[in-house]
Amino acid sequence: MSPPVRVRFPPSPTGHLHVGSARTALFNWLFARHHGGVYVLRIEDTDRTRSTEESIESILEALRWLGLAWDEGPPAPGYRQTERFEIYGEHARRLVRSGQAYYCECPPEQLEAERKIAQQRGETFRYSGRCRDRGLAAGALRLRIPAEGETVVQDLIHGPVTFAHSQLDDWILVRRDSVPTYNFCVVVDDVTMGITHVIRGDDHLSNTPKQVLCYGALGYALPEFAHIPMIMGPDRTRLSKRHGATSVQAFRDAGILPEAMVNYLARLGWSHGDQEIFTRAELVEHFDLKHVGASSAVFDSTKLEWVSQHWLKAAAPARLAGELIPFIERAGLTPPRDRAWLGQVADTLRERAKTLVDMVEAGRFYFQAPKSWDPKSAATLFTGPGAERLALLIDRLAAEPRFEAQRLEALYRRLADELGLKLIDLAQLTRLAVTGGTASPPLFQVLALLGKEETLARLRVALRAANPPSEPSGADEPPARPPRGAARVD
RNA sequence: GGCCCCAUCGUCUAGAGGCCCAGGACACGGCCCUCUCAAGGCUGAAACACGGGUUCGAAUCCCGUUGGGGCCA
Repeated sequence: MSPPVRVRFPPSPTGHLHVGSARTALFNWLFARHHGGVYVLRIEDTDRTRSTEESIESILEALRWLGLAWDEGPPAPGYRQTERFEIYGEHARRLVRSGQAYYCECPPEQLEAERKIAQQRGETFRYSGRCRDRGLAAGALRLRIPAEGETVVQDLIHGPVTFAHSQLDDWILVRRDSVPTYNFCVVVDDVTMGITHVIRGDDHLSNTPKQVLCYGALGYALPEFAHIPMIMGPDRTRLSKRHGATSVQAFRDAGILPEAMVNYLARLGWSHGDQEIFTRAELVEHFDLKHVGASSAVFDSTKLEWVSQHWLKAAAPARLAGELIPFIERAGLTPPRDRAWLGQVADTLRERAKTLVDMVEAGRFYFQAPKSWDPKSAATLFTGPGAERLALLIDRLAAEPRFEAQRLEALYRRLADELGLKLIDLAQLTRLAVTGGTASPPLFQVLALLGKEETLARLRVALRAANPPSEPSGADEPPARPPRGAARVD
């Protein structure tokens, strides 16, 4: 049987986790889980000037949030490149000893000049090989690459990709300052960590033949390669900050549920027939490299929002209540203590929200009495007849012993009948008074959740605005009242 | 500039020679439902980049062009 699958995700800690990287991590994780293999996290922090501890923490946090826990990796020792210099050194020495690598002391300026000339002549720059056989003992270490022939990368997504050796040069394994290069570290790490499948962005495809040659020089067997296409912005250029939010935490902060993010990312570049919605278990069950497309995909935040809403609608109310709390706080509101009540509130909100942020926005009135009413609607609804209806409503509602949606609806229908009105005439009037706007969750559910006391209080405030005691004035300035969310504890 | 990759509705994609005058989803339009807004249901418009081959037959295979992306600094 084939050896157990081992894959890795190797972020450079130079910022937040980018959605493109997140998707690469996800594909690796799914592949590992699907095959019952191991998913390794490795920190590629050789670039000491750009790598930071904060970035590492941020990336780990994003991965945890996505639920992409690693089987091996930090904080265990040996999973950061800066801890592995000795291993790179050993491998470099081995290559020197076997004659596969040699030192080069050509000055960078000269190399740069040669590069320019090659480019002017429309050729690929290839190191001249001046130091190849000089038997130097110091300088930059280069890998000896055969001048003739070609290297074929067998890619699981792209098939065989051929590179002529004439296009490759004796690339540098270790710089003159003895810092190993990216391509060298990757090879050594992947080999020593027993990686069986290298699943990464196809921006690395061009580097792969160099790496393949290095595996060969070291006498190691090759892993399988799968180069997944990159994620683009709407303008078809590589997705970056220019396109707006691209870090995983930005989406978390925007109120996207992790299962939605995972679902969306999985479908970006991978498919399983016509299925759009996947639970994590379904993803693990169906994921395969074979159905990862070869062409790049444009990140579509509109579709992400659709997926997001789907998972909002699928989440248990209690869970939603918990998720909502930090967003309520961030909106400057006071989260209610009553979680069950908040769960019911969330239940009325999720059908009309794409994100948790939307839910709070659409449901402000649950936590705070309206500070003003939509002026246009107030002008047409808070009129003389409006005031009469409001007064009637207040009387009837005050006499209602059980504030339940069904009973309230019946009450409203009865009153509308009596007055020869349509339900909507009473409903919109009430909605404006109670929520400040003309769009909200089903009115009777709203009233039931707000409770009798609060409902009546808001209606009375509206009544005063519609029927000013002395002279008529602006309708959209209710007197200040304490926010209801704070009042409604337990 | 050289090399490499990619190319189906606006977007994500199904499609591995006949099942496709191309299916699904998001977004968009219409209708229904309806206390508002949504959600939901039904429905409409919308694509095989272009040109050559191969084949009885091509979205599917080959070549070229064009376009986009990546690597090399």
